[in-house]
Amino acid sequence: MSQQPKTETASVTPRAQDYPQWYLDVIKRAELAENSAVRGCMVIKPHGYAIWEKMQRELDDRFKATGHVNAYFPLFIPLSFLTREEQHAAGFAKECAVVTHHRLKSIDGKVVVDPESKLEEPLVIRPTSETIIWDTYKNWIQSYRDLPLLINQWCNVVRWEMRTRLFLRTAEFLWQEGHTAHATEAEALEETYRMLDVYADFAENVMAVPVIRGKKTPGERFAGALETLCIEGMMQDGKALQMGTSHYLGQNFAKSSDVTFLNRDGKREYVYATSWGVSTRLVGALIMTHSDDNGLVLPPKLAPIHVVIVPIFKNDAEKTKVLEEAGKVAAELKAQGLAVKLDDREGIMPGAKYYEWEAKGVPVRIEIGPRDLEKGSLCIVRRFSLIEDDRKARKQFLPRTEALAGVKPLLDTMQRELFERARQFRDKRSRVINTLEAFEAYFAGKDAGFAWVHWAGNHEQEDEMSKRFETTVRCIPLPDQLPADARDAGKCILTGQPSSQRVLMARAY
RNA sequence: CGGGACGUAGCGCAGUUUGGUAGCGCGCUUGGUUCGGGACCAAGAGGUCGCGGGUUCAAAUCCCGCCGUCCCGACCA
Repeated sequence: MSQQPKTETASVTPRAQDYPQWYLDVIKRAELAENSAVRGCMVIKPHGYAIWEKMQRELDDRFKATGHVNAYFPLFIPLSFLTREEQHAAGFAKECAVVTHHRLKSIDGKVVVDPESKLEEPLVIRPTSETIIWDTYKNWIQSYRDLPLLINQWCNVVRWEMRTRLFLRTAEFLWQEGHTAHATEAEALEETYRMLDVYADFAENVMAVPVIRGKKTPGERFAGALETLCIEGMMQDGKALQMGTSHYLGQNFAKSSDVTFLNRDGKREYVYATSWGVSTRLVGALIMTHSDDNGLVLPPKLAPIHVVIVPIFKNDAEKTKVLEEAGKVAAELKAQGLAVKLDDREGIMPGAKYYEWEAKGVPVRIEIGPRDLEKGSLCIVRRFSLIEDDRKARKQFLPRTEALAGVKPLLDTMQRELFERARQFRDKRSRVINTLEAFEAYFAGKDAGFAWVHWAGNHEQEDEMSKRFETTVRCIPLPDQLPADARDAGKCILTGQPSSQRVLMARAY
């Protein structure tokens, strides 16, 4: 293990300028992931992967509940498949890893790619699977009775990014991608919105990250989509992070892969498509939304370990008694369905264990020592409190029975408070803005965040805003997502043209 | 691919200006004392100084070439 940086008191909000380094420190200290020997790729360590597994389970349950099933499609996409849909191919062209040979050869003791083994057609490592999946669906769909087709796949994809950052942007990442086929446009649109709601529900109720649901502007749409819906969260430096997307693809992919069906009237029609996905980027969102200077903070619903027990003793006699009690407490909590870790490692100071488990984000710690045995009490310490920097406020000694019965309610409370804290932070860092001057001043300041502005600009004008202020239109929010004071009509902040609804502008990851 | 920095023990670094026995902190091993918020003492193990060539009695250090990593730009879940 590497050197542990010694931090003083915890501050809930790290300073924005320290943000990249702070983010990497949290990941390192929590042992979530590290850069690999392969350029741009990430090694997800056991603790980081455990969090991803919990995310997968929660998401998968929701996919199943909405009628979807899982399947698996190939990693390799023939180049000709990828280029069938023109916009799609253009959108991903600059970041494709391509397999061109299938054999190595030893020449003069050196192993090299065998030039004789060139593939007839290059294979692209999937940056996303629309094209290979729609080529497959062609054979699966004949009649309206085959629809809707509701399939999800869990897999890895590769996008050859120039600059990468752990979890947020890596050359290879893990994700799920849903690909559905429908008989009508209305049904496909309904699916697109339904899955956006699934993502929003997951983000808010499991990750405890409040999100804005909205549509992307045409320039920010997924390559090949008619409409891209997204959820946007705010990180602790005020920047926006796109946390999930749901696309309405119309008949674009059905046409390019020739997927048709006979409707009830016996007429041949192209099917209507959707696709939607979230990735390991969500782990990055989790880190950047909740963590503090002591390390990772996890919402209880995603914590691989709910409770860590740290026994405290001075001699063998105390050790025996304390460990016996610790074992009992662990067993009783496990019987409640909680994930419990008894940290009985020897030769490590209890304080060192506290820091280690806090860095890893374990929500609740129970300390058991001789004094607790005497008094029949337990020392319960929560990972965070809404009272900032107050270590005492996080810690309480409770009678044993009361303490054990209180852990689950405490976890529920923490889950709720974590969401509430994030929501209040976001709202505090959001502002309704009406003039370009006010906009400029807001984003020149240290408390910049979300700006609710009227916008009627085109693609070029969006670029202009991006160049001048580093801001982009994150989304055109769904009407019910607008704050109460942002529901007016007005004039575009740049062009002065009339606008019926405000959009969300911010700097973004 | 353009601009900048850096490659020395598992991790973080000093040493390079001015060439002369390979160093420090953390971590690791062993023994002892400790243990309610990051312990201390003692003894140890661990190196092709990124790679290749050159200069020199002598190169981590100077020169040439290559490779790699990180940061800043264009791309992006």
